[in-house]
Amino acid sequence: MDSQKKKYSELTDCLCTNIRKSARNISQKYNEHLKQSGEKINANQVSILVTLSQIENKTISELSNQLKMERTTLTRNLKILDKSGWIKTDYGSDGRMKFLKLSKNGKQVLNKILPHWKKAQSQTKKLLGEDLQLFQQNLKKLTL
Amino acid sequence: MDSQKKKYSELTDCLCTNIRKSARNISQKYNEHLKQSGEKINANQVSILVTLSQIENKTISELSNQLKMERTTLTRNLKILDKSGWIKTDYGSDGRMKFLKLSKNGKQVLNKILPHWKKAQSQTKKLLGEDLQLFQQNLKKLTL
DNA sequence: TGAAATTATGTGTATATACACTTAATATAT
DNA sequence: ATATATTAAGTGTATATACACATAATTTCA
Repeated sequence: MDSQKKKYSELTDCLCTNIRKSARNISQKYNEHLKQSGEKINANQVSILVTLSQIENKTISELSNQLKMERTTLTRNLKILDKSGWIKTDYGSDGRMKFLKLSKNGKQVLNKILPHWKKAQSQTKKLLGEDLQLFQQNLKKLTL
Repeated sequence: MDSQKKKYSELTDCLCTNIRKSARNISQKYNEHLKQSGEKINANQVSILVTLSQIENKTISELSNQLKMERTTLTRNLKILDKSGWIKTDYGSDGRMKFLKLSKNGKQVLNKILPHWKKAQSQTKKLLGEDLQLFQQNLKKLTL
């Protein structure tokens, strides 16, 4: 091994590199399954819709905290969901805030992709085997 | 719990969602550390340079396989690394192929960011504790 | 040898990501 | 009451991501 290679060998175990690599790979697999639904939707968009399905009338900032997604990133992602008619925006007394929820179409699209998502999920779970629960816990630790 | 919420509660354990969330969060942490180096470089760019430091004269397709990054994504990422002067491209007898390697500037920037990367890595390792090795193994399983 | 298949890479388009900065509304303090 | 601070959200710019399609070089095979 030459000195250059040795010098940076520690960086080949980079957690950031490895988690990004896995995220790319798993995202592609989920998207392939979602494509089978016939809906033009991807895994990231499903994540946002599912989060909205759990607690409605969230503000953008609240949703961004929950998703650990930069607020301005979320703003742009929401624009696309809105264009597709999957979310609805309401306004309250505080003129600065927007409250988000699933639209009827948003609920319908979640129903439609549900079986395809399940296939993707079970296929991915198989890769982890008995380590699944611990892996999920560790992922959670990395979001703090 | 209303039926809507219950219906999609299974999707809140989505591995794809969770791994993407962690990837966003960890990437931001690494980038904060890298910023301290004074170099305009991010974690993704470091990943590519490190991979090149390990085995030089890789083609784009080989590098894309190793990084589990779509080839056309890598092409665009490489363009930015080239603009920064961190990589060098050579050509062989087969006119279709390009061979990539670190430039002198690329090696210098890796040297400069190394201590900052180490801080980010050790901070992230702490979050995982004794689960580190198993977690890395599981990440690897998800890249197959 | 020359047409067809294969291989390596690039481009068009769309979405994802986030930092720096901006804007508008509300809250606070003097 | 009004100037200032804070809060919620949007915009400009740059990079990351990947699918569909295009291009150019090489290989294969009739």
